[in-house]
Amino acid sequence: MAYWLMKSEPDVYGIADLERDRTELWDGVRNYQARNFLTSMALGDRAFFYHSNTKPPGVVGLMEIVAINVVDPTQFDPSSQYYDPKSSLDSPRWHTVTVGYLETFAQVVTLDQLKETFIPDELWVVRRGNRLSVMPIDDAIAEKLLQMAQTSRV
DNA sequence: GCCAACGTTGGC
DNA sequence: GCCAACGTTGGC
Repeated sequence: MAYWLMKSEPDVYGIADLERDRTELWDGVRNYQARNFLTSMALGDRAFFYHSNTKPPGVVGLMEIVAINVVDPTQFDPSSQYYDPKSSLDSPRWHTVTVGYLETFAQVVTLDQLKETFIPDELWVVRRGNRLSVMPIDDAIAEKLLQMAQTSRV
C-alpha cells in the first residue's frame, strides 16, 4: 500500500465535500507528471487530502483509492473548463482515480508545521514554488505525518 | 491582490 | 530545438 498527497482548493472541493459524498472522481488534473502519478496508483492506496489556496494551507484528512485507471470524462465535455480538444475517445489522454473518504483530522497539519518537520526532498509540498497537485509520499514520511495528525488533537 | 515559480505554447 | 511570451498555481 502506497501513500500519496493530493491537492484541492476547499472553495472548489474540500474534505467536507468528500465526507458528504463519500467517494468522488478526482477529475480535472491536466499536468502530465501528476497524471502519471495518478495512473500508477493501486486500489487500497492511501492519499492525504491537502487544502491549497486557503488559510492555512495544509493536510486535512485521509482518503483511500477506490477505483483506478478511470477515464476523466471532463476531457470530452466542451462545456467543461477541463475540456481537452486534443484528446479523443479512442485514446484518452487523461486518466484518474476515484477516492473514498476515510477521515478528517481533528486539526489541520499546516504547511508551516510541515516545513518545520520535513525537508523538501522528503515532502515535495514544502518545495519552494511547488505546483504539482499529486505526489507520492514515502512510507516513513507518511507514518510521521499520520502521527502529527494524531498528536495535533487538543 | 501581488507575484514568484514553473509548465505550455508557438514562432523561428 | 531554442526560448520568449503567456497562463496558471498557490503562498503570502
